[in-house]
Amino acid sequence: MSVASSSKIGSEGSEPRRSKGQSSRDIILLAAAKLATTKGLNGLSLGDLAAEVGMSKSGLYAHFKSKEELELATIETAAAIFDSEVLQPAMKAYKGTEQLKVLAHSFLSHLERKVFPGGCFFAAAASELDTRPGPARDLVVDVLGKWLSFLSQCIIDAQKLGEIDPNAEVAQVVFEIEAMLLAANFLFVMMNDPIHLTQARRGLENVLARLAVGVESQKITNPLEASK
Amino acid sequence: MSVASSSKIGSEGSEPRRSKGQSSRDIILLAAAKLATTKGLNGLSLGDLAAEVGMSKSGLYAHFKSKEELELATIETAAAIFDSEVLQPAMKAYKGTEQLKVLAHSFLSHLERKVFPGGCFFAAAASELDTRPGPARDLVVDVLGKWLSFLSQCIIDAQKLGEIDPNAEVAQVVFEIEAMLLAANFLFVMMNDPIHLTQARRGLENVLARLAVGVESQKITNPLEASK
DNA sequence: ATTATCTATAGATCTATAGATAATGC
DNA sequence: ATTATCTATAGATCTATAGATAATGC
Repeated sequence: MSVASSSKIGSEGSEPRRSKGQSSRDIILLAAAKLATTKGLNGLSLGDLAAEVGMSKSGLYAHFKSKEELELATIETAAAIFDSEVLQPAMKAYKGTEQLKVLAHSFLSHLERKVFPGGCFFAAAASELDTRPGPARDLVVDVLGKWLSFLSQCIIDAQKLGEIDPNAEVAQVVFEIEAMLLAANFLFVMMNDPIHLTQARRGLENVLARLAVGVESQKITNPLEASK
Repeated sequence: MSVASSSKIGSEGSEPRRSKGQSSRDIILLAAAKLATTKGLNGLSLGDLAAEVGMSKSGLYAHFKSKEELELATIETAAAIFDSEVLQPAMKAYKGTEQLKVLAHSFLSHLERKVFPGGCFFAAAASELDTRPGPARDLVVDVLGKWLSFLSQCIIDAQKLGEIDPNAEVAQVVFEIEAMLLAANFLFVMMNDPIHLTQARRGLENVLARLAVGVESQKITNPLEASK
């Protein structure tokens, strides 16, 4: 079950398949998801979007009843892209720290490849919507929650596998890993320097190294006891 | 020399002091800085702001020639607030890790006290402006750069004082500390749960603990040698 | 899907005026 | 006291553009 499992791009329940219409709708939503990371969900006007995809404004209304519906569909599309670009590669990986590293790598890779020109869609959307209640914010909170749960599960698996300290507080570890990835996004997008992606990878390594079995947080244990 | 040293609120060069006018301008800018963290710099309309401060739209134009001028003045005001709320407390502290901790504490405190209702003004502004070139973005990049330099200087001082590993890569440490503070802002504003402020404090402690003299990154040293 | 069109609202400008202050006259 | 002037603001209004709708074409 993926984070974005609820959003099938372009499918609208019981409507007949419009092969042309669907692809048109998808083209619009892909452009909308990308544009939203630079102009903001709010700053994205129908005129901008229409120009971007080479349609008239009213052409968009053939696909979306209102700006809000477009906004929600855009977030769902972004979730689907995030799912295929970032989450799916990690779903195939072996559980625990391995999965965590693959997840972090695919996240940083999707930044580097500029899948969204403005960096992580959900970091941008969360920043924009954090204090604006409504269905759009709810959707973003939902995706973010599932993302954090995934990170959490990786840590728990790593503990079960004996890869990291079983006494480590999971929420704290998740926070620190999320911090590295958020900072990578923030600084990489702002400064446009891939050094920050490297720093995030090293930061993640540092967090995991601290938790390596036998090295308890803030304590220096005897290396001889580290094997169990 | 403070980050916001260039912005004296309300002072306009050689003009005579308008005691009433100054306070009016300051009231507008304070409201603008706060509103911008929830509505966004772009989403902040003159009408909203006028309503917020109980003036007419045209009343605002007596103080600012254009939306852009208001926007720039708003960022400068936010820099001045950030300076007095976050940087100044740290300027008085003893250098090195002590100063770093005071700085982190005052930053997290300004989040907790909701000095800006939408969290850190500059995190929000950076997210919004990161891909929108112009004088507003330049101003934000400038403040961010000075902030990172300050963090950097704290690390360098801590190394000189023998508090942390002199071989640690300063930029990497700055990245990890900035990561904790950014994540605290992001998650605290989004989830409205102070647990994330606590997690950031612990995260910072964890980073510093790893760098404590005698405990080199990624190695397990003999505890007997850790004292020096 | 387009063209034409509607309504609401944004930024912006202009003119008028209230309240205060300064300069002047008696 | 009187007149002139200044400062800060409001109300009316302009233009541009946003979201949205209706009529129409392919």
